[in-house]
Amino acid sequence: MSGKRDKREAIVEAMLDLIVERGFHDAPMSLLAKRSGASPGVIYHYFPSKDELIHAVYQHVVSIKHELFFEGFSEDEPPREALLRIWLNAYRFYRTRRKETRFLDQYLNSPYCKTGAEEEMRSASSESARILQWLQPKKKGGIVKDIPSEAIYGLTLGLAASLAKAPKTFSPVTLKRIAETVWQAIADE
Amino acid sequence: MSGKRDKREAIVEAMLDLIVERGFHDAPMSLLAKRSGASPGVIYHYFPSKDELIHAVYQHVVSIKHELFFEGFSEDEPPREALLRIWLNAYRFYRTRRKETRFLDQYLNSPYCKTGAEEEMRSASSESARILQWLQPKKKGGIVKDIPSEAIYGLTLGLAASLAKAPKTFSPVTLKRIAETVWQAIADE
DNA sequence: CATCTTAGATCGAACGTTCGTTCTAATCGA
DNA sequence: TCGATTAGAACGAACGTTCGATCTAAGATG
Repeated sequence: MSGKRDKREAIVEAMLDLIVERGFHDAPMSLLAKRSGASPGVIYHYFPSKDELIHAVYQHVVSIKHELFFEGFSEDEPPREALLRIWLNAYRFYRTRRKETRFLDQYLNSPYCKTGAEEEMRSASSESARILQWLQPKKKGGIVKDIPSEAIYGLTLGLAASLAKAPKTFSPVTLKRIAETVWQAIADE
Repeated sequence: MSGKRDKREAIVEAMLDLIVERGFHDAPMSLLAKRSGASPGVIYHYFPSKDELIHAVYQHVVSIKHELFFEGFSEDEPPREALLRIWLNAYRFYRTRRKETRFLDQYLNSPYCKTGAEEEMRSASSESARILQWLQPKKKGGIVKDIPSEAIYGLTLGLAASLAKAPKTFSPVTLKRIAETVWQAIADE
């Protein structure tokens, strides 16, 4: 019976579209009302303010990202295979979920995520934190090079992001080759 | 004495600050007038609209970036040294020019740079284009691995960017080590 | 040298519009 | 019928922009 959750989600989804299309500076509530099919009154029934709504959009996007990144992941997979899996998952996310990627790029670099962001930051970093936490013991164990965690992140997921933004589509073979180059770059011999 | 150019530049500089501090959605012309010491009228004397002003801020930032990236660069330096130099330059830019970096992150991911962007796009890509063009013959020559240009960009400058964003400061020794790891990752053995 | 001319720079009040948000009256489900 | 839900008109504030007046300084004219 198309309950209220649906309407809430429709609002979040419409706001996501709006921001991606027109940016934070040009995403008025009036247009959101039109696009989402919910009147201004209803929007303010679900969200106390525009800012809170935008934070909600962020939470929504982050949960999708987290889910897709760790699809099929298991703690006891060999390090190499686990990393290759996450890397390919990340590439797939950045490539297929363009709207979500674009929103994240805008949001994370805007002052929006600095204000009232505490709850968020925990979930924001949760997915990279989870990866890094998993990598930590591998460093001590000499499986992964002892370079800063940020470098590892940049070499792996950062690369996936910048590849996914390229106009070209890469064949599975090419991707596999790149993923292996990535592993070589961070693995300790 | 303190001619007109200064005022124009003061406006651009103040807008840069404003956007970095408060985002595109919360950088009103009224506040810009107060901060820059120029009245609304004068701002519109120098720039036809807010959008054009923002584009001007972008041009300003890009020219700084380009200059710093290629500081000390020479075409006939050996590939390895040239890449290390640019890599360290890039890291230094991202690390010390935080305002400019933050602005670029916001601007490039916003719809601002999609509208009326043609003139811009030429200079936007000019600095990465220059690097890639320089790398191209090295690939054919077997000096650099035959992987997509985007991958090379991600592995080098993308990494520099994500490292520079980390809270930590890295020692020159660490940086040198990372730069060499970068070279290993893209060099063909 | 004193005065006139003129084009650009500067100001800040004011404009019409649009924003985020609220309120009221109608509607719905029980 | 009664409380919850809704649509959309309405609100004050704030927005980007305009405008006519004023200022400044560098020739031009005599």
